[in-house]
Amino acid sequence: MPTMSSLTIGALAKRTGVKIPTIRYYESIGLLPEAPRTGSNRRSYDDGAVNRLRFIRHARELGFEVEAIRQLLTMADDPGRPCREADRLARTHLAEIESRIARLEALRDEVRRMVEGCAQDQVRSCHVIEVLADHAHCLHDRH
Amino acid sequence: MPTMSSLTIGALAKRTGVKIPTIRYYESIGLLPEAPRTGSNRRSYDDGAVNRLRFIRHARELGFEVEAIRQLLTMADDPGRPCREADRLARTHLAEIESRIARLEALRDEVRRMVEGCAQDQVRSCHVIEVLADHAHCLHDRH
DNA sequence: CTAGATCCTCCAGCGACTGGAGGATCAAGA
DNA sequence: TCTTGATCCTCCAGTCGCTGGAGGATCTAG
Repeated sequence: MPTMSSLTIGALAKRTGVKIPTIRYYESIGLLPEAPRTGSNRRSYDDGAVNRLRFIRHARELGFEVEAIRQLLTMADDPGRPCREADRLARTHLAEIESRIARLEALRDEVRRMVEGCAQDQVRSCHVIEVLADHAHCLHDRH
Repeated sequence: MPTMSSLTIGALAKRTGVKIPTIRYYESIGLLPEAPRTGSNRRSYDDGAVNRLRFIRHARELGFEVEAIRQLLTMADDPGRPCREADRLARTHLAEIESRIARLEALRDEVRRMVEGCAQDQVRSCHVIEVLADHAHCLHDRH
């Protein structure tokens, strides 16, 4: 039962998997509130900070940008409000992910074609170089 | 027949779709050779530069990092050498792309689940916020 | 001749960290 | 009690691949 525990920044880092400089960075940009200090000026954290940092980390891992996370945190801090905003944010993000996947798949096909065409012989006849040198070899126009 | 044309940096930018500061940046990091200058100190380019810059742009769009492009350019400049290196580079890159796609797909599923679970009601019961706050809601451990 | 477009260099900033220098403080063992 | 090593602090600079602005020179068209 970790209830009235007070953590150093190092302990917080270990618990959340977020590096120490990154925690300080989050504080500096206002994603984390300024941590209260001990007599010797060291930051001390409670379980609330652990949760907040985990939230941030998780959202970052899911690819949300810091600005989006800032908004999500504001919403999470105010549980009575309608969550349409959170939903919209997540949907926008989903669309972005889907478009990234599509572009990467086009890319993959291109590079695959490149690799498969290479006779492993000499640069003179290397499909990789050829494709890079001339966009006309590409199946896609998107890039 | 564009043969003995000499281009300003602006014209080169238009032809290749690469912005002027970016061209200068590529020169500064040695991806492009130092352009010869006119009497009034302006860079002037020939068709070789157009091709080289297109090569770079294309490779960047395919997601190659600048260091990889540097190597590819060295290879492209020396067509007699075996192309095993180019092939290896492209294969490494392919593997990276495939792993990125896989990770993004896991992500997409997660965010989709998040969005679909949202009752559009209040933050209190918002699946989006909930999922972000607690990784245990996730299907994947990878993140 | 003049106005506006284009060029030059230098420098600072983006996002999201990451790491090092140089110094203070803590916790544990001898 | 002393000392050693771990941990903390702040500040600053660097990463990557650009991007854009300031301030000034030069070109081109009318």
